[in-house]
Amino acid sequence: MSKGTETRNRIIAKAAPLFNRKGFEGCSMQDIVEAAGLEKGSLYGHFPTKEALALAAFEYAWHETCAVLTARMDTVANAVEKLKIHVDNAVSRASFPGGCPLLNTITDTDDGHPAIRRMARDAFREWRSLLESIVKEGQARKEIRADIEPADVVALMISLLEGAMVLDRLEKKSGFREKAGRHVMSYLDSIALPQA
Amino acid sequence: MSKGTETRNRIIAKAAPLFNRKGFEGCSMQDIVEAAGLEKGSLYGHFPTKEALALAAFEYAWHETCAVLTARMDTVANAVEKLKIHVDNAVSRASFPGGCPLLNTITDTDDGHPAIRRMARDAFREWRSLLESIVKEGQARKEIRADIEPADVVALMISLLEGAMVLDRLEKKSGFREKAGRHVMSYLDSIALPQA
Amino acid sequence: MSKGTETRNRIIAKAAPLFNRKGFEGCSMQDIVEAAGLEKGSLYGHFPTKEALALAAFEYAWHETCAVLTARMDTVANAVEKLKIHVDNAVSRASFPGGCPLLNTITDTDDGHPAIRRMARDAFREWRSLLESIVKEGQARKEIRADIEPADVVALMISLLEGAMVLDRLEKKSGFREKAGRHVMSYLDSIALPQA
Amino acid sequence: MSKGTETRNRIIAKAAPLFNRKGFEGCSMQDIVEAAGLEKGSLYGHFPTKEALALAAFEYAWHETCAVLTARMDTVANAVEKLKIHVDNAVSRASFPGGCPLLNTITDTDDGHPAIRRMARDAFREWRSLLESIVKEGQARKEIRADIEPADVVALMISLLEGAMVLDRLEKKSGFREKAGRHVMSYLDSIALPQA
DNA sequence: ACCTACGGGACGTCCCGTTTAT
DNA sequence: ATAAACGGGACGTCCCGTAGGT
Repeated sequence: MSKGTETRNRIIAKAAPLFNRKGFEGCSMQDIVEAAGLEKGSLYGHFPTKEALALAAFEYAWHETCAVLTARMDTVANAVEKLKIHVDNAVSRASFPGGCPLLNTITDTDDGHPAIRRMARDAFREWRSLLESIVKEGQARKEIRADIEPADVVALMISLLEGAMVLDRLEKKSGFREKAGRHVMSYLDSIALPQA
Repeated sequence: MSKGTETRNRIIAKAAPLFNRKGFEGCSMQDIVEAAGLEKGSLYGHFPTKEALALAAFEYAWHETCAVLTARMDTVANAVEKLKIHVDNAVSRASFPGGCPLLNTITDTDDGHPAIRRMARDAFREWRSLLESIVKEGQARKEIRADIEPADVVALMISLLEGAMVLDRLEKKSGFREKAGRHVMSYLDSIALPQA
Repeated sequence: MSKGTETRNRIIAKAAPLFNRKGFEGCSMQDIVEAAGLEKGSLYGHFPTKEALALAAFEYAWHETCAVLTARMDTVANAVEKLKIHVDNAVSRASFPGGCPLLNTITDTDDGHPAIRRMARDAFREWRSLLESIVKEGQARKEIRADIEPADVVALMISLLEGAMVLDRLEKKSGFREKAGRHVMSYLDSIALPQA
Repeated sequence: MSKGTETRNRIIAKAAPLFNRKGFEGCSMQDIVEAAGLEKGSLYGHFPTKEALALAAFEYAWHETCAVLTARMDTVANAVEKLKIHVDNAVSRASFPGGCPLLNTITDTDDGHPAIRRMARDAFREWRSLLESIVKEGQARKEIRADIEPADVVALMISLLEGAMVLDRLEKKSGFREKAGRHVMSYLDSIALPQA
């Protein structure tokens, strides 16, 4: 890997948590160069603008988060089991500094920065598609009740998990994430079909 | 109401949506001055600092939101009915510009601005207390199953509704709020005791 | 005088020698704010751009220089005497830091900055007009030979004095200015008519 | 001539007019690179620093100018004739892009860049020496009046010509150079001794 | 009480001269 | 010999907050 790419990656890796914690406006280029250990002018060669850097940072943060969320899912075949692992990852393992990059980016770019917002929306759609396809596969394989609307399952999972993750940051010991996890787990049980 | 108080209220009413939409850093005093139709100097006659204004703005925004959320709840006696009205308010009526002030403030002040954060946390606690006391009353009056942990009910309601409200802003037609509402409603039915 | 005007004047007075010495490109806004004892942002209210400041600075520098060049000229009536005082001022008294602002500005803005260049050209024309009118008055009053072309007198005076002033900066002891002064003096004598 | 030397010469030939027109600070390495048709890295293979390039550029520009100024001077033997040819060259033939490199460099390096300034001063001294030796030879050969101070003749010539050249750039049609030339010519006549 | 004007400071973008890798 | 990378700094702009002025 070339030196420039290395530096670029370092910048992104250092910038992503900052953007995620402080938001686009709340995070200055100065903060980033200090975190990355280089000087202001050096950024220009790698990212022409702050928005370009924020885009790359979100991409990185979401990629990292997705890796955690989807980990170990392919170790099981059953759709419900897959989803449970996903939930467990979200509840117990996901911990990008500053909270869920997707949710943070949505609230941060509510006004302005359409390019970043678009990227967040795409990430969101991918996430939904992934879960939906698992649900559908499960239905095809008689693991999940056929009368269930896949979109409803996905909506519950994502909404509840995201909401709990945000609120958990306000009160560290409230245990919202665990509660959300338990609720989803029992919901998944309620839509599962008994396997032979 | 004196002229000064009137002006002060106008400032707050104009500032609150701005702060809610753009965040603390993303919203300049200039923006507020323009929205409120006065000049910079006057603003500082009413609020000594930007943070003081943001505090008042959040207080206002949350007060407005609470009014919507709790509307019509005292028209019924049954606890489950009360909660259902609450959910319906959240799903169909709550619409402060920029989304839920509580969630926005949490994510916005994740880093820095502890005073605002504290106020958000207090608001959050009040909300939880309100709902918890309704659940407990319901249990006392045999309207809700006694084996249910009140905190779990509240956690589900708030987490799911907040999560859905955020995601709804990304995809206008996804209907996350409605889905979340339906889920909570059926959950409430599942914990309700049949009434004589 | 208002506080703002005072500050503005201080900025100009400090900026003019810097621009004159280091040229437009060689002089940074940072240099100026340091010299003027204020901060970067404060300049914005007084001068929207570096060029605007440079314009004001040249105007000031040239005004100061003109005051020196024309001093004591009205103490005598005879045109030749007037011109001799002018030459003496240029040789012995003119000393704006960095040399003649007119010549410096001409060479500095040879490429680009047409607004500044225009101002320099106007200053130059005024200077020529002043001297020409003195020569013409002298001819009208029979103090200067009628066969002399006024423009030639002015051209000699200005060219020689400016040239000498530049070269004097290279070699401090070369005495170019004094030599130039002596030459012009004797030339003026040669075109003077004997007075009754 | 080797390929490297050829490139080096091309760089100098392209850089010299740029430096002369825009000054040291006003002229970027990027400008030079573009004019010379090569890449930035290559430039630094030939010149270790911008100042080194500027030195070479001045040397070139002055060499070119001197060649024009001294042209045809050896076609006559008489000192006054020699000087007149010199003046004619300065008035009618000298035209390095951006004006006289000597004067431009003096004003440009008034503050900073002592190495370049030293080179300009040396060039200036050479010029003076050349003219002074011609005057002295003329006096030795009874072509020029013995009571004339050679330094005075040189000072007049150089000061007047340089001054006129600068001012000519402000007003193209003012004809300062021609006027200066005529004045010097008649001055030279006035110090010439009649030849047998 | 309102508002213009000023203060200090930071920020984003961009460019520059130079060096290091290739 | 090319090109990317780097440190540094410049310019212009905005911002928050304070005074002076009406």
